[in-house]
Amino acid sequence: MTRATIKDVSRVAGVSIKTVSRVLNKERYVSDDMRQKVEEAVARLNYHPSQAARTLAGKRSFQIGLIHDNPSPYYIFNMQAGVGQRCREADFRMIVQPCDINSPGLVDDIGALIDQAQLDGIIMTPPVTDVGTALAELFRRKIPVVRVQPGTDLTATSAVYIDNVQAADDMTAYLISLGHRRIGFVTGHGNYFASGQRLTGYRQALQRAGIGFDAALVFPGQFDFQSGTAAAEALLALDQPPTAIFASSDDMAAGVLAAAHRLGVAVPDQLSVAGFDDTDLAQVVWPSLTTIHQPIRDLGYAAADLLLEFGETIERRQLPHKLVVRGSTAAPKS
Amino acid sequence: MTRATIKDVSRVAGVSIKTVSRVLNKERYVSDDMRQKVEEAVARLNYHPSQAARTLAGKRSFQIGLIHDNPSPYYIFNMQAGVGQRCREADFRMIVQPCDINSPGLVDDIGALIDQAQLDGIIMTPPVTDVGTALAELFRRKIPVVRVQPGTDLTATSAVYIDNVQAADDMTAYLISLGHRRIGFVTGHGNYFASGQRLTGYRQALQRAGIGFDAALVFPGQFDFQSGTAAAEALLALDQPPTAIFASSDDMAAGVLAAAHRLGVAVPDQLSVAGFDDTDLAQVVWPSLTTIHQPIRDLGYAAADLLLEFGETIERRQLPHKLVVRGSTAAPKS
DNA sequence: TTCGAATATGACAACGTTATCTCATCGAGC
DNA sequence: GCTCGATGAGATAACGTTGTCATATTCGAA
Repeated sequence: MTRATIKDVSRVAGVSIKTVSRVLNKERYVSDDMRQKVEEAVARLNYHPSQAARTLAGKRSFQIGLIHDNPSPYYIFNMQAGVGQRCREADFRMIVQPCDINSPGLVDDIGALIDQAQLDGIIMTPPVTDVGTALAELFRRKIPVVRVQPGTDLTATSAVYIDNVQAADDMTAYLISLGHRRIGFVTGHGNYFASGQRLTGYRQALQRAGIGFDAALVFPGQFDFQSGTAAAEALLALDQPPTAIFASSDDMAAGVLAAAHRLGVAVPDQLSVAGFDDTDLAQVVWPSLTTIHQPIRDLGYAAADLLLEFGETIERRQLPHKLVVRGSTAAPKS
Repeated sequence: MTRATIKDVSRVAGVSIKTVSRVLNKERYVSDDMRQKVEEAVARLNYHPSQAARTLAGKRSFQIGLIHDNPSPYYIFNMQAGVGQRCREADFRMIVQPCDINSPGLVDDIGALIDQAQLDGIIMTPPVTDVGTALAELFRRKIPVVRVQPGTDLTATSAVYIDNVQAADDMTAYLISLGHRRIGFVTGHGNYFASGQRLTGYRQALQRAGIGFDAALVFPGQFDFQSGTAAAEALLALDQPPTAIFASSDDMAAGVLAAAHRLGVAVPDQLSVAGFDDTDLAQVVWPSLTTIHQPIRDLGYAAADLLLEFGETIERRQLPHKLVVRGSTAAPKS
């Protein structure tokens, strides 16, 4: 017993091959009578169309690519979950392609992927979003692209994103509202545009509250645990150490926590710590992290949605973030 | 300018289409002369074969599926990285398919995936590995299968795994060697065969050391953070609380840590805590976790390797685990 | 020298769909 | 009653590869 083909279906249903194809592709001009006969035959034979044949014969492949160069399991997992969910709803398949933005073969690899799989569209996550040569290649091929949280050429492609400036502003304002005046800030990796945006939000909230910006309180991080540890060690060693540290990722916030524990600094009594992302990590460290919830899964879903609904038409969608207060922040003890 | 086809390549190289195909597929009986001409043409035209056409015309699709129902981002990320790596080396593509082992449509979904994509093979991770109906469907289709850490029908398919019994034994023996006599154990989720194996290893080490097994020290967990917290609360409330707790996942160990912090129990001075898996988490909590390193990425790589190298031939491969000592364990203070 | 096997290449059908074109039917408007 | 557009259905040609078979050449052994 070999796989059922469209021919088998047409024979069982007693209609032409093309009519079966019409039903499968939900085309117009099919009578209810025919549609029903075909659907019955499809169910009876447990028929599933060959993706390869569809791709070869048609103009679409029902496949989209997700291109990323992101070392965070949590980010990738949720992004895939969101994109995958939307793909399943549309009977599309998601092809995941990790890459290395520093590799000279990056552009060729992306081109090869598109050629081989005949992708109908591409979703990119930072920092791949901002690699000019890769973007140019995609434009050359005129393939629909949706970028997640792009930093450059904002209007060049469809995009989904959150308001990083506002989010960092929210968190900083929250810390200020608790009574903190000296708030340390750990920036993210320079490759990510969001890093700068979060710093901007931090400064914006300080300024609004009439608190002067102190460059000594800003530590350059890389989004990872080590950076957080290093930042905490540096910031807590200052003559006038901060009473709160806002790290622009949860990993870095965890690093701050670890350093504080090691130095015997009580959190949140002696030091408040805030993160950004609301990864699983935030609820698994102690004390659990006050952080900004970034709806990564929803971003993925929205990205796929834009791709499937609008194709080449450029569309933008901003998703809401949320301040999540947990155990790592409190009012400073005077 | 449209995509280059094999026809274009054959024209540029001045050979037949079939010869180009031979070179591309590394078939025998091609002269160096021909091979070189074809390779030059391929490079010049930046030609990439259409996967769809290859699948349709040939017997192989150059695609394998990775089927999982696992909520751990870390596990999935690394498994994908390993499988993906091996696929890239062989110019195969990996299709990732999350699923729900409790869904009645599970078998149909897997069947549909195989039909539509004409997969050349399937890799499954626990707990999907042990769903009898799904396995039966795969056998029916005679598709090569590799299972990661299967629990049932061990010899029915190729498999890669670690020795969970020995690993848990190692950890327990290590804790005993530190001087611990009352060692709590938190089991994993019942759906996973590894859960039982780890408990066996724990008991085995106790017995060898002449320490009686005390059922009160074993707490049933689910592999997640909450379980760990609940376990620690229950175990530490015993009349004779343990001096060490061995949780069979890092997430649960993190839960134990959090509960200990909350209860004011110092780790490792008053309580040693050990995990299992060595996920990123292990180095990000405080104190960092003593745990068993499970080479998830390597397991993925090996699984794909077995699939690509041996196909239907059943082959098994055991990978080494490793005890990693970090800050969460110490000798008990008498 | 001759023959068979191994090597090297090509012609052409086949894979399972969708696209395009053709044809038939049915109502509505003149 | 006739024409025209909308609707419904099918025949047939792609799509870009690989599989199969045919054919030519080369090499080694009898």
